[in-house]
Amino acid sequence: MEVTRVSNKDFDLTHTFECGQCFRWNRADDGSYSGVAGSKAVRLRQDGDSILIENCSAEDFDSFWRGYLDLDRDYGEIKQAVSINELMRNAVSFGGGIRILRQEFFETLISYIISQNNSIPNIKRVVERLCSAYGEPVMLGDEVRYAFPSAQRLASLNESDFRSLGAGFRDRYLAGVSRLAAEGALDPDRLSALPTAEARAELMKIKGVGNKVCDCVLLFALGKFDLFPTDTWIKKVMSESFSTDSVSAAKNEGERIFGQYSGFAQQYLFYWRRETDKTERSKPLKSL
DNA sequence: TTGCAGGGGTCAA
DNA sequence: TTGACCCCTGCA
Repeated sequence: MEVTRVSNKDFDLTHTFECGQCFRWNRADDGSYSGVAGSKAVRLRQDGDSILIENCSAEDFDSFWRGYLDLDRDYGEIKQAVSINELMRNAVSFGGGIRILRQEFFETLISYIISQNNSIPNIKRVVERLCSAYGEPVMLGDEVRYAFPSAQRLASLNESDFRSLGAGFRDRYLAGVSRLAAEGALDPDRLSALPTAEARAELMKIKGVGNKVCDCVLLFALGKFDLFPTDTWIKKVMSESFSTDSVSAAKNEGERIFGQYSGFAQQYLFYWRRETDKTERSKPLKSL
């Protein structure tokens, strides 16, 4: 199996894959992560400041993984720019190896529609079922994995097909958006070239796409880094530290403060707040 | 074992 | 602005 090595001090597999941006990367017992992106399956291993990419030729790396892993961006500069106070310095120091993956548009749209009012393990389960039922097989060594299905393939399904995968009430949204994408009504290149506000207005017209899902798709698939997707965790951290009192106030304040770096700041904050909350909860209760 | 609340939201009233 | 929503999980 071909292996490519990447050296980058601002890249940590755990930070990048556990910060909540993606749903198709899974950690193995040895700490490596495997997953499928585009039509390729790889396994990644951390080796100090290097990452080993297994099942990846030099050509695959240059044509795909370099872009997917956002390796041409200087995260040192970003981290410095968002470290505006004590809180942000903590968040950046906690998740300093996060990179925002450049994910495929249709996959991101479908995945985030599934994510609404849902938990991460369940989202991953439904997405995985969708891929193994309708995606093309991709080999990772001798293991079979499945690529994310095309819009054309998913457009041929009806609502009950989505429901039987566990998508629940999101079934009609998924069927609708698959048809729109298959008809070519959602061209990622065109949307990506639009100013953020215009691209946002277009995506918001889709049934099943509200503020949060829309911002995540624009950030994670179309590189609109000036957005600050605001969910319950971000609302919490913003109200604790920036005294905002609503989801919309948190989003506006985040975008005002962080500007072109809003999306990065959001990821550092989200990962830091969520992981520290987990740690708090797992602490044994003090006996009285 | 059973019941209930709530989860990285969105829609419709 | 508020409640319902499919499914799964954690907890009492």
